[in-house]
Amino acid sequence: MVISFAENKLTFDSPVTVYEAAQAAGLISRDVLCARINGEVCELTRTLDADAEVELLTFASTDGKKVFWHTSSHILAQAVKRLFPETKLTIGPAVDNGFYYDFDSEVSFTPEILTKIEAEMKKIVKENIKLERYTLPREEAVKFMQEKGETYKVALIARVPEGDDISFYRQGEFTDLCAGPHLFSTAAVKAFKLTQCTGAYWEGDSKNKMLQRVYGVSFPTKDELNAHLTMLEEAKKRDHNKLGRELEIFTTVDSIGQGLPVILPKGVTIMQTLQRWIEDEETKRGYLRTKTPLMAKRDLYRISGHWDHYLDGMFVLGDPYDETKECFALRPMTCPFQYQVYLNKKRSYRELPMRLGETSTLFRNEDSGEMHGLIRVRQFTISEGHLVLRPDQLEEEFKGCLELAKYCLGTLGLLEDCTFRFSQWDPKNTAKYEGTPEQWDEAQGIMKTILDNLGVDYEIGIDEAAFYGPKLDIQCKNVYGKEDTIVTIQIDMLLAEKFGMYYTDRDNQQKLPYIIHRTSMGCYERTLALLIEKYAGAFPLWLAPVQVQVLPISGTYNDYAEKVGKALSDAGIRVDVDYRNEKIGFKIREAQLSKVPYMLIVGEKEAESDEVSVRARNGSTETMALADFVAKAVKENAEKTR
RNA sequence: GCUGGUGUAGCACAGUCGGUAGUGCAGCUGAUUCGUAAUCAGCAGGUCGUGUGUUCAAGUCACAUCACCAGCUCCA
Repeated sequence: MVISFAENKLTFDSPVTVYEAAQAAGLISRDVLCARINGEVCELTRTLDADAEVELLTFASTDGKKVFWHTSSHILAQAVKRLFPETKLTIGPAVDNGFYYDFDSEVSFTPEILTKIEAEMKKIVKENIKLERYTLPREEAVKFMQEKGETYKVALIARVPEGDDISFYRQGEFTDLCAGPHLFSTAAVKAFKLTQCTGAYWEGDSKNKMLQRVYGVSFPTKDELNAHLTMLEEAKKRDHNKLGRELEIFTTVDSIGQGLPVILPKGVTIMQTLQRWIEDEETKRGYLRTKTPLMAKRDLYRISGHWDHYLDGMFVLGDPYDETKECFALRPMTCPFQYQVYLNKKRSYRELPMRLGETSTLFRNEDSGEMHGLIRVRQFTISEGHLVLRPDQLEEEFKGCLELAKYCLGTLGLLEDCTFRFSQWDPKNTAKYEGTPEQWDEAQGIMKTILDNLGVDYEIGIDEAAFYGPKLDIQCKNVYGKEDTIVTIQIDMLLAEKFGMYYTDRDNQQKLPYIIHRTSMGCYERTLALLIEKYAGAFPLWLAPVQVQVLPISGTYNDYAEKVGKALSDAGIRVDVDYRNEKIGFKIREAQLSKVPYMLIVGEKEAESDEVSVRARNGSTETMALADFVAKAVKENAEKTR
């Protein structure tokens, strides 16, 4: 048989392990963790008995990292079992930035206990324990885990499909049910840290018991671990929840309540800039603007279905269960309000597509643990829109929505951090969804065709759809790597019928339109949060709350500074003049910390020659004529330069 | 909502074995009028998240509660 390591091909007469083959090829080094054989990732101890394409994987590869972290999670579990034998094991996978293991234990894993677990893990690494894979027939596997009292593992075995191997990994006295693959030995995990212990529900279901999830991260070397931990510290500095407060963009007040941030003047400047820009852009693209009430009687939400699906999440004014009295609720979405604009009169096919846009404030009574800075709040404002369409217009209009969203996120600089998710229904979750399987197949089929035609690179999210239809969600990662939806485009095949939104077609028949629900730049609060993190508060000029700060060297030059300020503000630039009687170094320091894009230092020289000394955020300086700087700032502002 | 952690001045933090609260920055007042990241001096600011308990005595110990943070669950 022939074993190929890229162009390096070796012939063997009898079966060999990957390790032996690689060694024969002179490719084994300390860095090699596992291998990909004909596309499948597996351990170095795997025996090869036929021709194979082999790629050796190191920590540099994603799959190599996953294997490394997966074995790290087994080391964690082994340490926990040594220290707390009563603990029951559940699952312990590798994730994007490390690994975790979920335990069911009476002992609460406090930070002190995590330190003890780390010490035990260190021992296990030192012991250089080999990992051995073996399989058992189903009955024996169940019996084995039952005898160990690992009830969760017994449940997991039941989930392995018939015909698949039920594999185990043994490392010393510790054995875990696991599909693998794994490292050759525990010795490779030289540097690791248990980062936190939190709760997590068994099977991810909040009705189930809450387990203890220990998170960790590990690396082949101490230096890499330290670099990673430093990187996390740096990320913390960009956290919008901290930076946004320091930069006076927003604040929160206990007596106002959770999830109700107060947006400070600098934050409002940014939001207003975003809003004016996107409203104008939508108008250019044929949107009609609407303004609809912030609340409605429960009757409206009953028609749409939101009353049944989301009553708990609504702020209700009055007793929702008293049918003898009027009952209102603050709006959690815009759809049924904006539909009334369409329903205002009888519509012809000629009027479609009708594109409606609204800067819409919504209210959702999120559970107390859900709020986070500006990312998840109870009152927020969204660049909302609904398009009412004939079936033949669906693809073109969907494309238009996607183009607008991409233009918007691209201009903001966020698109490069975004991924696309095609959010589909889960036919098993009947409580959540309305409509027939046929309707869902149709809507999802259409959406798939559109996305494929547009060449959108998407992941599929099962059970992520809205109750009325599938969505394309544009997901953006925050500074900690946690993902949130920033923009959504949804195809709705149900609500038009509920609201009786017909149009008269060319053939004089009353027909139901499709509706697209969409945002262009999402929710202003969330987008602002992501912008703060993206730019670490150093916003592009067009978004900066203060675009130019004028710093007179001393009070003697305040008059000239005022003239400079007026020239800029007349040109539409947001400018602030620092008239305080402070040393210039102090003023520069403060301006620098506020991350203003440009400082203009003006003193005797500049006043005499009508010039400004321009200090950019990066510290570079340049003297130029005042008029030239005004032109430069105006240009940069208009072009939304990043 | 669940699990864990954290709450001391506007912000960042110190406060030992339980003995009635401190530093820096910010703020205010005065002096300084200055050339590219911090001028000097003085003043003021706190029911130590809140409540109950233990104690001669609680920022410190116990219990409860609230808020914040992380994760889970949820997100029309």
